[in-house]
Amino acid sequence: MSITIRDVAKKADCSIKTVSRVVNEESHVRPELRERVLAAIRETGYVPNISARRLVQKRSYVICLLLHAAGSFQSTLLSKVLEVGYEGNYDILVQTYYPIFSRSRKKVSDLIQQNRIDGLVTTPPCDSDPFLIDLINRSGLPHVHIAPLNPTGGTPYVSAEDFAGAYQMTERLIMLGHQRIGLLLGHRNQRPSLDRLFGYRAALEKHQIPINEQLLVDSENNFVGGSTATQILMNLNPPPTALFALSDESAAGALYRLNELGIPVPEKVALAAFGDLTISHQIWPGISAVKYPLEGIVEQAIQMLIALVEGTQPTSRQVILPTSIIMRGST
Amino acid sequence: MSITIRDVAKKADCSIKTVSRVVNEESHVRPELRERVLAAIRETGYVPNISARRLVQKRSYVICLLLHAAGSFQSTLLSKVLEVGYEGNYDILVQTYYPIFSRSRKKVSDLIQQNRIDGLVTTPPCDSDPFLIDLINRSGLPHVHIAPLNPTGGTPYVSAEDFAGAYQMTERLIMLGHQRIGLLLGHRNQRPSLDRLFGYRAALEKHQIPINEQLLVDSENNFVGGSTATQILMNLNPPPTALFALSDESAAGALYRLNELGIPVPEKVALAAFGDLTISHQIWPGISAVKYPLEGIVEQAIQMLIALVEGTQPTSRQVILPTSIIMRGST
DNA sequence: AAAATAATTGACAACGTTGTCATAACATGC
DNA sequence: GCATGTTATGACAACGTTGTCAATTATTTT
Repeated sequence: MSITIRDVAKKADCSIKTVSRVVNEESHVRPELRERVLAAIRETGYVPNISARRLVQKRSYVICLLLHAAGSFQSTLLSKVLEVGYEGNYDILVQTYYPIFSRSRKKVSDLIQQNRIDGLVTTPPCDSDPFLIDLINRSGLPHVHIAPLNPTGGTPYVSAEDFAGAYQMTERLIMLGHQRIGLLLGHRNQRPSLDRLFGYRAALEKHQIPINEQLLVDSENNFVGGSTATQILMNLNPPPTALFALSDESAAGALYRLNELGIPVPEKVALAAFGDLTISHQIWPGISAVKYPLEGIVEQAIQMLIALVEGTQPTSRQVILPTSIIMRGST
Repeated sequence: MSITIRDVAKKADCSIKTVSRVVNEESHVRPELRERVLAAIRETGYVPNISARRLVQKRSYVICLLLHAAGSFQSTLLSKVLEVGYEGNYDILVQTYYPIFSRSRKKVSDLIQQNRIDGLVTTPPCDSDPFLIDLINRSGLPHVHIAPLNPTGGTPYVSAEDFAGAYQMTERLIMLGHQRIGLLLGHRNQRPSLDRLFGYRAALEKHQIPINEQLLVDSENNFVGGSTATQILMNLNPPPTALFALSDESAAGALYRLNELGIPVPEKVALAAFGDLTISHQIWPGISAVKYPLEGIVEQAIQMLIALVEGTQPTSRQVILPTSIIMRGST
């Protein structure tokens, strides 16, 4: 039924191997014959069968992306993964991974053992699951972390300048006259949150502002966490004059709670965020943010992974991209 | 290097075909021999090579999801697709599809021709690209539309009660005393927008409120479109007392513009939306919305697709799910 | 002009499964 | 005990590609 390499060979009056050479752009084919083969391919509409190629080459041309949750971060990430993977001629298989479920671990294990994927990208918080990491490491499958919470071990990763970003934003807030800056920080045992906290501290120290531990509130990096932490911070006496949320979602939660409390932004309290996903500029007032270079991170990560898969030496195994500051109405 | 069916056969002292039968749970194997084979499989750690199986069976156990953009709608959708696909033992291959680019058409065409996928799900607005639809139809590949903009032809689809949802929300607004309700409608040539418009008209007619064409503004179903349309509507004299945005994103845009104009919501203008994705309840005030049953839609669609792939008769080829109304602070 | 080298081409095996068919072993009915 | 039917098993081809290696032809060198 379907058109195979044999049909093309017959039409072009040559061997199947020659057709294979033309298709794979190998050398050692006379231009004239090459043209004849290309014409035959056009006429027949031949497309190589990937399953056969995979079988003989023991490669799948598939990259697996492990995601934990569904959100703005993930969807931006995915869309960039698809774009870069596409350029490199890889299909993208998306798989959810919930560290608690042994089912998802089994699934990933099968994917690896059956040679169904050539490489694997993990996104936060998957990189913090030791079982998963161990599984991947033992398999020897190429893999790369995107923005790991826990960049330990030798796994290559791409991340951002958390320290510098937080430092710069904090300094901006100080320049605007703020001395009491509340920090909605994530988990202190996660590297990015910790680095951002250090950046915040460093900026305060530089400007000789004493650090008030009351202004540092641990919170979940999501809408509810941000909302709760804001309540705690605004109950202080005196309350902070600025809030710095270490994630987008918590910034959105903060703004919501401030609105509920009837506290005008930025008149009474300024608000800044680390992240800059869609929601930051789709709510009023726009939230000043440390722009997280997610698309750049993904691009580098996928290219790094493809390099690993194809055996070419990647230029480096740890890449840290710079952040930038975008000021909007909330400060 | 890797363990094949031959290794297992040697260990269990039988033919490879027998091992194949055991692996695929076919009948005609003596219990005693079956046990021996199972033991051999355990000992060797054998896992069937999927590429070989795919080659010979011309099946991939992969479902392709075509997405156009990255957003809240898409990420909710994806995460449900992964969940349901997972239950059915299918891998999910995600592919972006931009109707304008012939590249993406080529990519989809390759996926189909190379037997890399068993079935295909399209999401809006991919279903409106006649080239794509024609391509899929000619290939005979099982496929299903999710919430199509253009449900023509015989393609099975799953969608929601657009008419009823808009009718109910409009009626609610009328009950709240609104007579001048501005409508931010999408494209009039798209079925869901049109049905929602009809629902809106029907509710007004029912309550004997004359329809004012000035209050119907065509707009893109996104943030900017909503913002622009709101400006036009609020310039009317007198302006509407309520706005009904036919998508989430345009509602967010509307709220942003109202904030910019200093018009308080809901005091001066009420705002309602059709959709209810994340942003609706993460902005202040929460936006009253017609809840779009996206997860249910996806679930039905994937199950329908799997039924088509596996040849079992799907229960029905067109499914329409009911909507519900959630009132929040914006009305 | 002969020899050496390089480029071009094809025959055939291999990849690891499943499907087809033939055969062997066993059970059943008379 | 024989014919018949059923169950169990295996030999071998097929799937459509790429890799290996040998054979042929063109090009360069001596």
